[in-house]
Amino acid sequence: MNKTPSSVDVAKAAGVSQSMVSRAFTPGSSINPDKRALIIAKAKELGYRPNIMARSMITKKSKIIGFVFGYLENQYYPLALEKMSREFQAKGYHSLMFFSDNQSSADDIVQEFLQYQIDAVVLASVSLSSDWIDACNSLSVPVVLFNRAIKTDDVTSVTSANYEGGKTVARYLVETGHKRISYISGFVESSTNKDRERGLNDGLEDHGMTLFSVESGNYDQEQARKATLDMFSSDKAETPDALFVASDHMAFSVLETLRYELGLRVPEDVSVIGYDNVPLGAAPSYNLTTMSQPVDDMVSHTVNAVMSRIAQPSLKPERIEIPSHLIQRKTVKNRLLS
Amino acid sequence: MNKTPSSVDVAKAAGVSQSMVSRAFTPGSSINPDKRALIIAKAKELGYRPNIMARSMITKKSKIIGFVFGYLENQYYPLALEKMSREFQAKGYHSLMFFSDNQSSADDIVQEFLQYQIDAVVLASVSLSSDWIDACNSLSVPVVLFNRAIKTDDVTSVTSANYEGGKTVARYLVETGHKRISYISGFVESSTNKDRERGLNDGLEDHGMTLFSVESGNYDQEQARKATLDMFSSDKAETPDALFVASDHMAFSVLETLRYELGLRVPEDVSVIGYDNVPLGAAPSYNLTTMSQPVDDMVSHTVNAVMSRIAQPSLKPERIEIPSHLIQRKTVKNRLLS
DNA sequence: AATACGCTTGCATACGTATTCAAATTAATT
DNA sequence: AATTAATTTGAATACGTATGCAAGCGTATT
Repeated sequence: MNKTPSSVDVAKAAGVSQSMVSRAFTPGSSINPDKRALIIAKAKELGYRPNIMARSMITKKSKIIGFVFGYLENQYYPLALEKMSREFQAKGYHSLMFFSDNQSSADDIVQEFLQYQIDAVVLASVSLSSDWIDACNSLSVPVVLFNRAIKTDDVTSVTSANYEGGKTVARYLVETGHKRISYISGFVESSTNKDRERGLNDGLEDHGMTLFSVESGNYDQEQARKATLDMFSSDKAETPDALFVASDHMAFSVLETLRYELGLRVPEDVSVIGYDNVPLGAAPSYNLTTMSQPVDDMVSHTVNAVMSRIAQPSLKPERIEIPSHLIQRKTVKNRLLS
Repeated sequence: MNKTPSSVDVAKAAGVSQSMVSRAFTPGSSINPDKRALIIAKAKELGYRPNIMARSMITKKSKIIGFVFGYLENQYYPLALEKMSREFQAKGYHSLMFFSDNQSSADDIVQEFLQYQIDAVVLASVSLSSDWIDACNSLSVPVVLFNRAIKTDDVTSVTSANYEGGKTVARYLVETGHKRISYISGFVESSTNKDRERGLNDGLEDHGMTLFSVESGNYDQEQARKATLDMFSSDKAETPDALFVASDHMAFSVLETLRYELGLRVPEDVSVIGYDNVPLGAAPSYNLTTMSQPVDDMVSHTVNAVMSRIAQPSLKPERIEIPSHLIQRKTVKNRLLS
């Protein structure tokens, strides 16, 4: 019989008590180094690894991080997921996936977490209502928002400096001589979107300008296409000379629509600027000017935040903002020259 | 005190034994329907959900599926991941992520699985050696290969009909008058790649032709770029008039390289055909002709395969092949016309 | 009416580990 | 050498659930 060995089997083989085996695998516990080595050796020989399930019953720690995503379409998210998972994996944690849909409530998903004794939750591409925060706070589990934030100060979040990002875009577009600047928004309720839009508006105001028009793309390519078509429909007397699109993902769709459906040239007829700096934006076919949201920084800060509040749950929530900067490529034209 | 309630608490509240509570949550167990309803009601009232960890100690089932990925860069994989996870989620299972790297061996990762009492393993974008199969077979855990296969018949795999796909490509390119057909391969060791290449070769042979040249892109965009540059380097007397690229992901890079680095027109100067039919291929900027690998079919067959061998572990492994078909878009030119 | 049977229920136990507490050993101090 | 302090060790218990077993009860069968 080839049953998976337990700590009792190892104990028997090493001639010690089960307690010793447990201690051998618990860093920093009181045990003779020689014995520990012996036990580890015997364990390896038998192919023993501590059973996380049994362990979690005692410690109430599962070494599992719950990830909630709404979608993985926008390349930014799978890349972030991979990086985060790898970092957690290196620390002995693993990621359990939860995908949200419009059927099941936040509460339902949070209930599912409970069953798995998740050590922490990372909320990523989910359109979160206050339900989420309530549900998570009622849990005693640390929650970190990735690329999302909420007005109230009672949960930790990691975002880029979206407000400043919006302002940067405004200044850049104004300084390159654009007069009719429009915004294709993300999910209107999301903090990320709101902050970018507010930054854009404030930035324009600084230069005595105002937004030409806004439409929602809802972080979706098809809706972004519709928004674009609408902004340039034939019944419009004037059309934008610059489009700020709330994500690269939508910006690609906008570019395609402008070029191949509306027959407009980018950047000659319209400038386009995105947000995220996804790898695809660097492809010559797009060459998208955009605001970077450094994935590596975002991820490492998220991981740190999670780890530190697993270690110390009473830590007060903080709002972490990663600086965002302009990536100049070829979809914005300086209209002051020539 | 707001401790999470246990079955004992619910039992107390409902005036029954803990066993009854357990049975109330165990479908098909012997219990009076009225009592069950009462218990469920009380449980809901207290906010009780069975603790999966404790349950798995008895049942040896964790309701967790282990996913192994090597990368998520190729959009095909995050999309497949999302769909699979959602389907498993609907069945009460959840996905635990494992990312492979070149440091840690297959054995190490398999050992990590063991700790979590995973119910099944899905291997996806991992470049698998026979180590993997050995390691997994030594486990008593069902393994299903997604978009991968191995020569030996001792593990279940779900792939598209790669061999026929390769043949279809050959026939199509020949029938559209191409004379110098080259192949930019994926990871040369992978079954997927081998089958496509073999199909391509056999298909060409059927028409009395032979492959013009081959280079490895290793499923990586940068290596695909290098391969392309090499195939069209100035010291070549003749260059290909058609390129079959083993994945859309690489094909995008190949298109960019041909157009913007080599100044060639696609499809006028060179035809390009990919594999996967990733959403991005439909974007007008690429309009990539490709072989579809229907994600939905692949995913649902994978999920079914997993579920059926969780239910019946003795089931003999099977090799599932999903038909693949040609998606004609704009990167292949019929050279017999005009 | 008496036996058999099927359906419900509670008791007790097992799963594999961490941890408290006291016992036992070793090292340090006088 | 004797006492104290420090370090190791093992026995026992708890975590939250599922399940085999026997007991209870009501209904159907003869």
